[in-house]
Amino acid sequence: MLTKRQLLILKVTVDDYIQSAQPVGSNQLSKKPEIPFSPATIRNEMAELERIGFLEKTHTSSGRIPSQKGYRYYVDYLLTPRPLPKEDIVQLRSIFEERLTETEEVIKRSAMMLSELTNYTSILLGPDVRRHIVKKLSIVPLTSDTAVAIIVTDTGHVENRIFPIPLGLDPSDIEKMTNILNERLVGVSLNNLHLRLEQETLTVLKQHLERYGELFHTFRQAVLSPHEDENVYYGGKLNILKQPDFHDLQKIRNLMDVMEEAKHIPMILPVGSQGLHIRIGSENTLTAMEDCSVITVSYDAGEEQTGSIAIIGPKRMDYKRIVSILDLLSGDLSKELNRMFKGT
Amino acid sequence: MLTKRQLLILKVTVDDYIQSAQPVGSNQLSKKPEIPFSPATIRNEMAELERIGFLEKTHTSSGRIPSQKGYRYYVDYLLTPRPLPKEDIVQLRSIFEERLTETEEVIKRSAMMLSELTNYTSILLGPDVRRHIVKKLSIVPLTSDTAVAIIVTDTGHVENRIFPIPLGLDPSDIEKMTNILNERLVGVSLNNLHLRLEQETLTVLKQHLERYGELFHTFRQAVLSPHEDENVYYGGKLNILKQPDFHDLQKIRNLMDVMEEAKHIPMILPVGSQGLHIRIGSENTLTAMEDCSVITVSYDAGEEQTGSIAIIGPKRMDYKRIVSILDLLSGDLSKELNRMFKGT
DNA sequence: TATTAGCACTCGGGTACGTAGAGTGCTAAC
DNA sequence: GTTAGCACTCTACGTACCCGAGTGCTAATA
Repeated sequence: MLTKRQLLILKVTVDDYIQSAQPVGSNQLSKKPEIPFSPATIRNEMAELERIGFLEKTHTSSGRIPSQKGYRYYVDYLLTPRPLPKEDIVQLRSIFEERLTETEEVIKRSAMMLSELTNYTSILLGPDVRRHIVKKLSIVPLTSDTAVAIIVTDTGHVENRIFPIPLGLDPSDIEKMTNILNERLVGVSLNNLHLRLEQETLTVLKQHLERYGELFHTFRQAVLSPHEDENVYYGGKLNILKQPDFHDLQKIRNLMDVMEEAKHIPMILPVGSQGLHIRIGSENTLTAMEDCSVITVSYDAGEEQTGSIAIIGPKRMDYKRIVSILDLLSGDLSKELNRMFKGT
Repeated sequence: MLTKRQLLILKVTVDDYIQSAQPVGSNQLSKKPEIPFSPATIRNEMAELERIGFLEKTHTSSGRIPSQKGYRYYVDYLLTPRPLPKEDIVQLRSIFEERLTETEEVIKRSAMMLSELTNYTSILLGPDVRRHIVKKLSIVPLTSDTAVAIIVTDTGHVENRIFPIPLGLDPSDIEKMTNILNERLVGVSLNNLHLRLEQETLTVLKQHLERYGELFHTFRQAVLSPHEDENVYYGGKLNILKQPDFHDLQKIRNLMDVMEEAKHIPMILPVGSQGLHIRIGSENTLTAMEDCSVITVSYDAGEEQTGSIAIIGPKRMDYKRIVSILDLLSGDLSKELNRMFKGT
């Protein structure tokens, strides 16, 4: 479809615009060593590229900027993933040199490192807690009428919730209940906890505990209400403010709002999908993000769990670099997390 | 020092500027019903107030705005705390109607409510975790070489940390250690934990456990490294963007940066001090906040613990309203938290 | 004597205008 | 097929101008 020359001009135009944030003119382009054509030729080709819909003008006599379609073509066909500079690799891998013991810590550090390395905003989603498996349950009485329920999972994740207990309850009852719960629920995933709780566990409890009713009810409620957004980690939330593309305060507000709001996270980070994805401008579902591009990638968090990473930047994002960084990190992160769970 | 008329003019000028964000002129003021003087008189008085240093001009022929000193005087002597509108009180108190079981939840909700009610940014600091008292300790082995240490405090707060354990350790040793730790450390505040750990507890462990060394060492390290900023809660981080006073993106960046950075929190929220404090402009220690005012107040979180609340807004902040809101909330919050711990 | 009306002056913000520079499209020459 | 040349367009920027809201000062007034 496109001639070789058109491809070259498109590529160089996008590259230049990504780098400079200024509309690209024919004269400017003709001065580049990789472009051996005269400005006039370039103008002709640019006019054609505009007709096809890959380039746009900001006004009648301005240089060209890539259109959304242009970015899409660039990303799909013209992206030559240049290897990362060594110092970036070293810096990125420094995350794993601290030998952190907790998954959360590693993911948190990764989020920070990503934002630092890219100057964009990063969002990391940890592996789904609900698929973790119960390792131990305990109930610790706090006052005469409250206790805290603690669930430890196989990954070392600890969930805890305070719940009310009936007044005048015998401490031995709590112990009894704890024992029964442990017998019945260890090995069950958090996901299946409520099912199990209501089925067999309940009947067993009935047999052994007189006043199981109230205690069980409140315990169940406490354990099942999830703490949301617990495993979403951000890096460089303020990096948007660095981008010259964003100057409209209202838009910045909307964007930051959307990013922090937990309920929008699934729209930004498609939980199920594997591999690397790039969404450009209005390809994003959220209108607040129509001026952004989002690159997402999944990683393997051990135990058949996956997490995901998103980098959010302007459409004029350094795709080449970000893709390289995400490729590297997703691989390294998978390796590290698997190493951490190796002993399970 | 100041005549009655000067006081009136100063007060009305500040009030008007707080409300309109526009420099206040003599004509404008003379139209207000509470001001029975001619513009010329007002001009004379304003000139005097400027000479004293309470008012400023933005340029030679502009209206006046309050100087830092002017705000200070206003806050110290002219603030007539108008009672809050009923609907605000109702809204504020709705926090406590949900009967939340956890301190953290209540504080988190308060932060959100504050930002909503004030349109400024709120920061709430929970009571100092390190003064909580150990209620129970447990160690749950995860893999052959890692375990998770869990500390439950009297407030129902749960601290947990993963730490490596020596390979080939007997499970009974862990149990033994857990028992000893519980015997020796329950009732000790987190603050004093490291002291106790190193003194008597260590000697007891030595007696009962053969390979106590490695296990104890890593456990100690894990338990003592604090998870920072764990009890800082924000509300309305983005509200700064709503303020017409902030338009310089660079300043906004600096400000947001400073607010999020954990290490600056002590500078914003003076941890020790009691009661309500107002810091205006450069009275703040952080230069990034020289265009802000911060109102802080402490609250009583039960068990002789205190937390603090800060509202961060422009110098042109609605002091009257914020002071009323903080007064009310700090009282209510204290009551609620004390109620929650009543049974201890 | 304290207050006020009147007046000349100042400054920011908006609009109009002119110019320089970078860019375009088109045509004709190479 | 490519390019030089040219007329045209639009932005950015600087200057000029005016309007309105404000000030300070002086002189008149209650």
